[in-house]
Amino acid sequence: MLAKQTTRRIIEPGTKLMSDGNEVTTYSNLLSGVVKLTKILADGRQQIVGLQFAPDFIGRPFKRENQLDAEAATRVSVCSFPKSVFERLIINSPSVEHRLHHQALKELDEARTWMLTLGRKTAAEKVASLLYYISCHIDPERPHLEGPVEFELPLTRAEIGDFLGLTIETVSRQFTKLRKSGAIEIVHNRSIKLLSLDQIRRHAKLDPET
Amino acid sequence: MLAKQTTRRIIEPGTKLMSDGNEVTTYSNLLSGVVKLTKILADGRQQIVGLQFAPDFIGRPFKRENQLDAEAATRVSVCSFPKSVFERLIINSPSVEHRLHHQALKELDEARTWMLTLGRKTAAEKVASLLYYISCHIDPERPHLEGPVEFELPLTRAEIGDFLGLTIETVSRQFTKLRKSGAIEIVHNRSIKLLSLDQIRRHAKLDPET
DNA sequence: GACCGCTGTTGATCCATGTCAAGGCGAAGG
DNA sequence: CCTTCGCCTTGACATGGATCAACAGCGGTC
Repeated sequence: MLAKQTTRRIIEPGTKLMSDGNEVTTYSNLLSGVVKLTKILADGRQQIVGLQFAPDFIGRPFKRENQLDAEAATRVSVCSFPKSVFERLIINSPSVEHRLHHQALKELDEARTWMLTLGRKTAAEKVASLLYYISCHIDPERPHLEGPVEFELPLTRAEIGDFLGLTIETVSRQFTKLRKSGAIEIVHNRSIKLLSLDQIRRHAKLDPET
Repeated sequence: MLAKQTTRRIIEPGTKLMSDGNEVTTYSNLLSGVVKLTKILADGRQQIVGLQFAPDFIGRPFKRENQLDAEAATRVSVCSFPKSVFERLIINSPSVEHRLHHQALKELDEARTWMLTLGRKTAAEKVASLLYYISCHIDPERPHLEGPVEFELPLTRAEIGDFLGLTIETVSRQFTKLRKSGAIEIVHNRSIKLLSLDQIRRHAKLDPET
């Protein structure tokens, strides 16, 4: 549908899809990879306010200007289309709006969960929470089973700090702590193995279900 | 419209409108007052993840269970209706869904702004940010002018702490600090006067516009 | 009008995390 | 092979905010 006006692109890590303060001109669907959404204070302090995984929709509907940056965290493949196409699509099809509404609510739930994490959890709990979150989203295929999970972190230590409101050093120390406690194995910097999901959940102060 | 199946109620501060883990049974529109949305960890640590002001819609569409508590922070007046009415309404009218979608996106923007505040701002900046935010929403009438604004805080010091990820004591100290710096006047505990919006914005590290 | 209980303030001390500094490791490039 | 650079780790020390403790103001209420 509307194939002519959509373009598929591969985007390298670090490339911006949207910039804070710029006019919204295109929307995208994320086909693979991870995109990070960030906010920056005038003095440079930075906060990641969300991660998007395939097959998320990227862009802020109904707004002239973006309020955040979207940047590829890994190599990413997206399908983009101009604002005009988006607007025609959504006017003609309530089911598209319904789908976007659903995603907005899902992201709202997530953002609020992160507010709890940022405001009330310790550094160790924050790192465990992020590891668990990523492990749940990184691989759309994998069912939610117990047992060890291994995956490649889509974020550097600095980005993890910017997500969790911590410094690089604190993040690094919490990784070593989790490793020494036997909850995770650091296969090689970005490549992490969660030895027991249940244990990670306990470290993250998450309920058994979540 | 549908007047028969909606009920108007006055709710006293501290009364719950929704509870985490409970099934969603009713939705409401907030007519006046302030409602706080909170999340709680198993060990009692608490985080306010949003405030709702008139005329916000309250409730999580399309979900069986609530993931947070909604509680009247002030005396509140709401107009409630059962889930079944809500579902009929939204199926028959795309414009209702559109309105809710808009609000969800607005709340998402706000939640992400709070993530930046929680993760990266200092205690003083947090308190100033909250005062500015409340001053902008507490009175739907007041235009966004400069000059002093006086209003009644809808939250106790403890609740402010739960919003900003701080303790009561730190909140209190930041109030005295802001008072001594001449940015605010504490008329009487809950009754605050912002002497200069511009100065508050600077304390909050907000851009001149926001 | 004395006694409570609740909310808020203030001071003294402590500690989790930030800051500063050094060094390790692997990849890229001469 | 050696150098450089980016990313990560570790140690020593500093500090913002938490914790603990005391007390003030201010309705209720008996």
